[in-house]
This record gives sequence, C-alpha cells and structure tokens, in this order.
Amino acid sequence: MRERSLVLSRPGVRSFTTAVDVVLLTPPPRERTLAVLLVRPTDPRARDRWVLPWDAPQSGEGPEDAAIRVARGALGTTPAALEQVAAFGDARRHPGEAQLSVAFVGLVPYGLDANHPTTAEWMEIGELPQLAPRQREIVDAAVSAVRRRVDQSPLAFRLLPSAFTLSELQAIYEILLGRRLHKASFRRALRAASLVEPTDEWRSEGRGRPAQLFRYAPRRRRGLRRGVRFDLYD
Amino acid sequence: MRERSLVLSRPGVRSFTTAVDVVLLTPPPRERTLAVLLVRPTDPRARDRWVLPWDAPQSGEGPEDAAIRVARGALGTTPAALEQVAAFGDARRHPGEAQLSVAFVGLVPYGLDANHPTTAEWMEIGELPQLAPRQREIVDAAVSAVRRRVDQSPLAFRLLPSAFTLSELQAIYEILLGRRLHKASFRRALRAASLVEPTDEWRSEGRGRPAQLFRYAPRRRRGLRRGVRFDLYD
DNA sequence: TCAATAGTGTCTGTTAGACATTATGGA
DNA sequence: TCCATAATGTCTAACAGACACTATTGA
Repeated sequence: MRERSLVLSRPGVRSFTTAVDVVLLTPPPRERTLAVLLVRPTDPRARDRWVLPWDAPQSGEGPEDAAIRVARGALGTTPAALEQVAAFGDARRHPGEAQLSVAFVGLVPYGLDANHPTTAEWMEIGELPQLAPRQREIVDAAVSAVRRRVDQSPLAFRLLPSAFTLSELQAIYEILLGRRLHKASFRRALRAASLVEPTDEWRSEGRGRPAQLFRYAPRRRRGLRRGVRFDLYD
Repeated sequence: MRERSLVLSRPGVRSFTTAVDVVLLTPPPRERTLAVLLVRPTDPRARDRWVLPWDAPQSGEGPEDAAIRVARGALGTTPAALEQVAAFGDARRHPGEAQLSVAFVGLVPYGLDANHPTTAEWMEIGELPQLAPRQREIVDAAVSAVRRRVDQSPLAFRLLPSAFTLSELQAIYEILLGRRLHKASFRRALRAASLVEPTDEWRSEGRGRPAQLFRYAPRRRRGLRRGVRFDLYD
C-alpha cells in the first residue's frame, strides 16, 4: 500500500510578500481619546491617502526588529511598549500590495511629536480619515489588543513619568480603556493589587488640593485572586 | 532643506519565507488535559523529530485558507474552531527553515482520530516530546490563546454535540481552562449568561441520577455586566 | 467666600465559593 | 440498603459602585 501524499512535511519554499505595520498610539494632551500616528505616502499620486507607518523587513531582521525600526523612523524614538497584534493576510495578489502584514501596536508617552511633521500626524481614533479596509481593521485590532491587555500588564505606567499622581494614572487608564472609571473603586483596586507606592512629594496643579506623587512598585501578591478590575464611572 | 529619507513608504519587495503552523487541540477521552496533534516528518533522517502540522501557503491562498487545508490534511475533517494565534518570526536564515510562521489553533471535538495514524498522534500537553524551541513556543501560545478566549466566545460548545449535559459542558470548560471549576458557581454563571436552554430529554450514564440535556441557545442579554466568570474548584 | 481638585469612609446590592441537602438512578 | 451522580438552596465574605464627606489649594 502506497503512502498517501501528505501536506504536512513539504519543504516551505513559497513566500508571502511581507510587511510590518505599526499602530502607534498616544494619549494626546487635553484629550480623552487615543490618537494614532498616520503618515502620508511620499508618492505624489497617493498623497491624499493616509497609511500606517510600515516597511518590509530587511534581511537579518525579525518582524519585531522591523517594527522597532519603523517606529523609530516615524517617531525619532522608541515607543514605551511594543507588542504584536496579529498577522493580517490576503489571498489576492496585487502588484505592489503586501500579501501578509504583521501588525504591531506601540504606546507612546504623552505629547511626543512625530518625527516628520510634514508627512505624519496624530489623529484621534473616532475621527480617522478614510483608510484602506485592512489598515482600518489593523487599527481596530490594535486598540482592542491594548484594551484587553491593559488590565493584565503595566502598559499604563509606561506612558507616565516615574512619579505621577493617581489622577494622572486614572486618566491614562481611562484613555486606554476608552471609558470613565469610578475614582474610589480605581484606588481601591490599586491598593489591592499593590502596584504603586507613595513618594513623599506632592504636586500642585495650580488650582485644587495638591496631589501626592506615586511610583510604580509592583509587589508579589499572595492573594490577588483576580486581575485589577474596575468598572463604571465616577 | 532636503527631505530626510523615510522608512515609511518604500515599496514592499522583500519577502519572508512563510509557513502556517496549526496547533490542533482535542479533549482526549477519559483525560483531564488537552492533547495536541503532532506528526512525524516523512523525511527518514528526521523521523524522531515531532512537528506541528504545517505547510507553506499556496498561491491564491490566504493564511487562514492554508491553515484550514493543513488541518483537513491532518484530520480528514475541518476543526470545530480555527483562530489565529500570532505570527512567529525569526531573523536567522537557515536553509529550508521558515522565517515567518503564522500559527493557528484549531479545536477538535472529542475523540476524532488523526488522518494518518502512522505518522500523526495525539499527545497530551504536559507530556509532549522534545520539540524545536519555536514549535514549543507556538504550542504554549496556542493553549494560552484558547484559555483567554474560552470565556468570551462559545468555543466550548463547538466541542460538544448539539445536546449535552451540564456536567459534560463543565468538563470541557475544565479541560480548556486547565483547572477545576466549582459546580454550583458554574451553573449559576451559565444561568446568568443565558447561554443554554434545557431540552426535555435526560440521559443516564449507567450509574447515578440521569442528567438533563441542554442545548446551546445564547440570548441577547440586557444586563450581562461581565463575561462568564467562575473560579476555584468543587 | 467659592471653585476646584484630592483623598477617604461607609453603605448596600451582588456574587463567588463553601457547604449542605435533596433527587434519582443502578447494583 | 448503599453508592454515585445530578441538581438546588442557603450562608458568608469579598467587592464594586454609589454617595457623602473632609482636606487643601488658588482666586
């Protein structure tokens, strides 16, 4: 009996044309929503078409290396956090169009300017210009990925300086999660999670009572039964 | 002032050698852990090296199409659920080794045999043979992805026939989550989520009181404030 | 004094997990 | 009768969200 042909162990000679797309997100000053960095292609025929920063990987480069390079190229600096979102594939073969895109999200601290102000711009999600359908899908998936992960990893702290007020921290969480939080519950959850510790410094915003500064200082928790959870608004 | 060179808008001409790896998971009969389908390469020089079912995408095929084809090739049938895990990249270029792998998880109902019993085998996670480091990483990521998603999507129901007992459902959840659940809390959470409805049939397992059969019947919930959550064991 | 923001204490309804109990079949 | 499994009721501690209140600054 002849062995049936297997799809399983054939040498992998086919290639996707591969690109890395990077969704850079920042909490813009004085706003309550996230902003995405979009760039205008330099090709004059497509200057009204905003796209995500992207590039094809160079040889000797893994996808994450390429994403860091793309982010640095667009920002002039490395984002505070960079994580893969997913791979987005396409069966159609269009000339010049990437077949496979590996998408990354990067979080950028408060108020960092884009490297190329003439071609790149922070645009608020919710007020995005028309994008190619797949780029739109990538942005949405990136925002969802951040919202899923912000409770489980210290993403929010990377967007703040080493000392911060709890109101600033809450504002970052609200922007990342896209919803208002209840102040007392937020602080209670922070205490239960032992994520921050107070410093002996205070900061006055000009009006209102000065706020104590805290620093990120996660402690091993014996009893943390659930992740930090908080709901609804103040 | 000359415009600085941009990494942002260069045509994407470079390619990764691309593969699709598929992690097929099943709740094996009479066991409390998941099992992964591994295959032995047909290449006689590597017959002691277990690998995940995989292939390179064909032209005109998206990554998901390729994953479905690989899964059907290994199982003889389509898995009950198939979702992307992530892309796994590698900067090194080894001859014959894929640079970029898009990994998928597939869930396979209870007790389905592999298509090629001489070369493929269900092996329990936790008792896996030695795998290449990246394959190991892919398996771990696939299991984690299932555990993250099982609360948010009806994955568990796809592994059961249309009518099932609540004990069977709980067993599937326990296997997918990798931990025991509290019976009363599990049923309370099910009621709150309005995911199932009773049929008028009962099934006797031979000993003990017969169990009522239920079917998956999700209802729009006005009040479902959180996902279905349950912790600890019975 | 008021406005504005920071920070805290207490109450209440909900719920997860523990525990106990009843129900129903086979041996 | 005993055992095994199904199914449900009740209790309690923990907790999320609501609410109210005090504290501290500048105008």
